[in-house]
Amino acid sequence: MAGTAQYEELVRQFSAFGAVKREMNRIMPADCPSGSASVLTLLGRYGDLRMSRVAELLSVDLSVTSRHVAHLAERGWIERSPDPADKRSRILRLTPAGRIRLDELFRRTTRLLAERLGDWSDEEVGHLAQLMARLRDSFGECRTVPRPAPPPPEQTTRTPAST
Amino acid sequence: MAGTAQYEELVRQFSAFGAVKREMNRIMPADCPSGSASVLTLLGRYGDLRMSRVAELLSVDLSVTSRHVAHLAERGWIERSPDPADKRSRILRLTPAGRIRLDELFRRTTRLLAERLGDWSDEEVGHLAQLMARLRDSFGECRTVPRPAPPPPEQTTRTPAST
DNA sequence: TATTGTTATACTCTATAACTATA
DNA sequence: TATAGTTATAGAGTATAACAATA
Repeated sequence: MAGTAQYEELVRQFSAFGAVKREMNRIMPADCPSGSASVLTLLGRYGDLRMSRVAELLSVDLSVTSRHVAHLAERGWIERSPDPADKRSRILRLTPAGRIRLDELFRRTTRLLAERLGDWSDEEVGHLAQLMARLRDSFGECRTVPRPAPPPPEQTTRTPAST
Repeated sequence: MAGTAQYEELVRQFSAFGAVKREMNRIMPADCPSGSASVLTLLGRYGDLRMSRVAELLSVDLSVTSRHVAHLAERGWIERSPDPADKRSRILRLTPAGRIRLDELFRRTTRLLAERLGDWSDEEVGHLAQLMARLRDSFGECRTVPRPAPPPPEQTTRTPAST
């Protein structure tokens, strides 16, 4: 249990993080802003997903997901197929063009991080990622959905649709 | 120097951080959204500041700062006095009402963090704050200076003046 | 001519609410 | 009645560009 002075410092760092995020956004191509990119990333990692699952993983409203997904589908980067098990649902899947796009985005972000974090040790990067993951868990528990349902850390390139 | 797999994981965590930020924003009072609050926080920490200095510390454009500052000044939380040394500048200062407001905001954020991070150790909180501070430094170094794209070294003729 | 700050405009992300179609 | 998804609307944050005043 930490003291208020530490919390204050943490809040300051949270606020300062905005600058990092903006710089990440700036390197995104105009036709694939960060919101859409995050959906693409999720599909690349977890395989086929339903809209509602994407919204849950991103911790955003379903309406937000819907917009980003429509954006991606218009450009042919993802495909929305009806779910045979539930006709209300739609299954999202990366297309080959989407995977190419995703790889390209990945190269951009990796290059930027390599530039900026060139003097960070492997351990430091891992530690930051780990603490931020825990932070998200600590915040997510009460907000997202009753079940965080941690996805298996498998190879995820071709995970078959759950269900 | 970390590998691309670690960078990929870090990018994912950066994206997930949005959920934390949104929850922090949600607890802000309607008349003092996060953008304005960050200006207030800066003044509480550093004392009197010039507009341009605030913009620099927040890593946002001066026009953005101008809007947030106007918002705060309208509500009597800060005061803009002319800088006697440079009549173009304005010095920002927290008013007593502004300090009260700031304390109240501080209580809100502290309470939220105490709820969410109740099971974090003092050391973990400190470590996260430290790593995020370093992250900001790593990103900030190349950005604070407002010319990412160096203009042509020549300046004898003014090409863009066409109309 | 360069810098400080203001304002107008536009774009992205987000949530809420109303709506359709399924369950 | 409840859930999955779409769409319209509104609010916040930000950047760019044009502008005013001063250095």
